[in-house]
Amino acid sequence: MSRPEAKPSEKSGSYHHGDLRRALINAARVSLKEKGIDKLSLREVARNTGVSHAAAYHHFRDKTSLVAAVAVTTFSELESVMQRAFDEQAVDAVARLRSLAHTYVEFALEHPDEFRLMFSPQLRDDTVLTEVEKAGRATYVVLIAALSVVQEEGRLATDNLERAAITVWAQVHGLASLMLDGPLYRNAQSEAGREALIAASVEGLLTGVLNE
Amino acid sequence: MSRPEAKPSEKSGSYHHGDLRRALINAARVSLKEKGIDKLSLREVARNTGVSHAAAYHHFRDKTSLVAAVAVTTFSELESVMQRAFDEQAVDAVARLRSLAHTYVEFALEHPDEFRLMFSPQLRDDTVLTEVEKAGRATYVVLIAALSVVQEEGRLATDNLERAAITVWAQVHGLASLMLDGPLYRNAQSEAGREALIAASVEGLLTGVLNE
DNA sequence: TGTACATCAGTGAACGCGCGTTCACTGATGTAC
DNA sequence: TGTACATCAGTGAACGCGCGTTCACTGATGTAC
Repeated sequence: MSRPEAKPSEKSGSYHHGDLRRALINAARVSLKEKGIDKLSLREVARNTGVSHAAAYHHFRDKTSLVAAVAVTTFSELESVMQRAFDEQAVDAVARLRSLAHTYVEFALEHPDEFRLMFSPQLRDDTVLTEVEKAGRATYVVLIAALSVVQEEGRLATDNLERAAITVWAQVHGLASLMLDGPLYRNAQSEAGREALIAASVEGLLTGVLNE
Repeated sequence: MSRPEAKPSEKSGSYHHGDLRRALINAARVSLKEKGIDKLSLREVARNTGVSHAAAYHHFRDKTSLVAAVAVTTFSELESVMQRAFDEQAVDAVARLRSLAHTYVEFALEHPDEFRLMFSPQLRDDTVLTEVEKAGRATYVVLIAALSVVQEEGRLATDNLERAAITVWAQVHGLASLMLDGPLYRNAQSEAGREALIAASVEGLLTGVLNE
């Protein structure tokens, strides 16, 4: 019944929680992993945090607002994972871009329901749209940065950076979606299958479909 | 209260419905348009068909099975729309491929919640996975056909048809997703914005990100 | 052609469920003097 | 340092809701003879 997860940050044993907001977001992410996005409920999240569900309303206007906070958190994590992939891969700009693309898809496969949540239609609601967009844009910036290095090295096929960025994002996002919830689902069940799909898709993206 | 939608196909005024299965699928699609995928309920679908909700269980094992039937129907519609786009556009193989890509994205934008449903995680359930996969594969075949014509004309950048197909599908699917539920949402609010995004993405796809 | 009967496709009531949200409340905390 | 008090962050009960699913049933339909 009582979970030990109510970690009272500074003052131990305190009545007040310390950082319930963050704790709820974390519990929501755990719940996503365990039950999936369809089963995500504010009540269960509160339950797993060891707190009454009414308490959540001191930190979030409503359920959508909690979901938005989870999305923002996850976007920011994706951003830093991508930034790290970009920084660590130092061979050349193209290798860095490739690494970024792989990282995006792998992130989605490792956190399927968090990924689904980040792109859930309910986040297009006016009350949260702005903050979620901001988080998405920060992730986009990493991609743009990687592409402009490619451009500086004169390897970009177009001078339209925006266009290249859209193409890359659509490609990795589409591949991840098709592997998680689409016709590539079965092919993505084995590690080898996943690798092959990602490699094929990324090479196809970089090379293009047509010749000359 | 009582809707006139219970159309008794052959025998008018008959007690039995005639084709309740099809009527339920259609009602589900209307409901998707009106309320969105989050609000889709078997009870409401039955209500809008003018039938008790228990009646639906004579045609579908459970709600997932109804959802799967909707997905299959919509896949088949997408397939025929794509086939038509391919047939009508006769300039050359590349123009046909381009037309196919545009059609996919436009279909998604015109039927957002049906599109979301076709790729809903709940369809990965064992009881329906096989039939949904089959429907998806039929759509895939149209794409493969278009690509092999491009290949015959010697315009394909790779001899790996599979790879090209995955790249194309991932691209159009990803773009549609980002426009419906992702960071391209705002850019996709105007007709001009939509056109620009689709054109950019498709050109980027055909050309590739890197030069030479 | 008429009749008996099995089967089929509906009905309506009920079960049990968990959800999001609100409310009046209370105990803990921090602060002004 | 001690005390009064406002504010804050919890609690627990309640509201109302619609959902998926099951059940015993009944009227309609099609078929064998």
